[in-house]
Amino acid sequence: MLDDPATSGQLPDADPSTGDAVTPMPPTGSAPRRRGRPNVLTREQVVDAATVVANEDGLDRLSFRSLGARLGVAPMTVHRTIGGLDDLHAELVRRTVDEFADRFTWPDDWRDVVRVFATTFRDLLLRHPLVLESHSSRAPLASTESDAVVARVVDALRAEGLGTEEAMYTFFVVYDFVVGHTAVQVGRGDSEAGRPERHRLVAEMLGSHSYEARFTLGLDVLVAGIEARLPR
Amino acid sequence: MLDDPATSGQLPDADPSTGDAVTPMPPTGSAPRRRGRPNVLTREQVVDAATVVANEDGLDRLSFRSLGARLGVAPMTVHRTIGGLDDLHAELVRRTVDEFADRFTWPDDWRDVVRVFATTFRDLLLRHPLVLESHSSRAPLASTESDAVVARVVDALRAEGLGTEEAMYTFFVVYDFVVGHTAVQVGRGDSEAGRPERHRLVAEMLGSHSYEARFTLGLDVLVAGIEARLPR
DNA sequence: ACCTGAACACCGTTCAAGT
DNA sequence: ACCTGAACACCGTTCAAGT
Repeated sequence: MLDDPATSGQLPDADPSTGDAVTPMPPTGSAPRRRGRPNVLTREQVVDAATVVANEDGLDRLSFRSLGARLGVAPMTVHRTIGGLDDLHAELVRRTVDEFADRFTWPDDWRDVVRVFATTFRDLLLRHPLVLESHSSRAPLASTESDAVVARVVDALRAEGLGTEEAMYTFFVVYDFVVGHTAVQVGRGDSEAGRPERHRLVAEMLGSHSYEARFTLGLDVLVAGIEARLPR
Repeated sequence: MLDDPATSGQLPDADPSTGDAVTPMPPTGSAPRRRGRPNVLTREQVVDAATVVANEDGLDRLSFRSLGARLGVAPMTVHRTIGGLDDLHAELVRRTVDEFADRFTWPDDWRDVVRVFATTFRDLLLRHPLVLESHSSRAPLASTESDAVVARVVDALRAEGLGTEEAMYTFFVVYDFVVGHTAVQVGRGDSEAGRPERHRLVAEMLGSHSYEARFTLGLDVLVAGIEARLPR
């Protein structure tokens, strides 16, 4: 992790791989635009650096100014390379989600498919706050890769006799539950901080409370509910 | 709405109600601290103004500088009165949640209790983005008032034979689902913006999609799941 | 005591220069 | 062409001065 290639940009005046584009190369028209000569920065380098900053210093230390410093380049160069803050976030999310989407081994039983999806998705959101924050502004998940995951769960439900539309909405119940559960857990804050006069029952609830148990029971309820609604 | 008393602070040099505290009134020791003489601002005035700004100009226009301008007072006076940004948000959330908590009429059947809670809670979160953002950092909901709402739902579940702990976790499934559902809906963004090559099935899903139907079916699944797990 | 101007340490983004 | 310094329009918060 520490010798990640992305950290090389940290060097004060490192010459960032001018290796592969030597000729000026006039635009060939239809081809994907070749970069010009003094192009010091690629999108990928930016996203690499952003990943490192986000992991090492936290998401709130991530800015064009900090990225510029780390990459040895003017902040505005980073800005122009990636397009803007939203694009940077989108790129970061896409990368993380793609890694997540590649990690599945699907079981046979549809109940296990639902459970594996929910559990893995939960891990993703707990580990990557930015994905949680962007859960939404990019549709179900975000990428072409993750679409396959969604499709796999929906297919498992259709195989049990649900119509496409009902299977899709059923998937979304699980999806929405996981998003909400992790959002609440991540932002837990001062649950028991000496707030005045909480209701007796609620105080008791907050006392004996485990997010693990909460998630597990939630999943049980969802699976039971889905099962109860399957045809026949 | 437009002649809300809180907007009076908008006047350039309005003398903000010096009406009720005339005598210097030395601190009586144990009593809640009486405000000194030149106290130009109360917490309530700040929260009033903040509510107006948030509703009229949007949450992102809400700042100590903008509040100061509206109240005809230095930004730092607002800051010192309320304590800090987190306190301002907490106060705003508490007020909104309390209003919400007062609006319930509870049906008899436990299924309807769950549905009424979920539907009303959803309305609250959709209408008040700040509550959605703070859903978490303040525990289940936030206030003494809202504790009664939580307790009412949990009690309805206990009346069906669930133990306290299971009833509480069951409540949280509904809670988490609503939080997630609204979070996704609010941040929907560019769902169908020409992203490249989405999976066929997912594209189809995004086409015919209604958050209303998604919520309704979600609730159906939850209620069915809870019912399936009731004793006997 | 209470209020507040100025300063500190940040943001994203625009735009007109520099090479 | 590509890169970038300076400026614009903002933030929350600290702190020492003003009354």
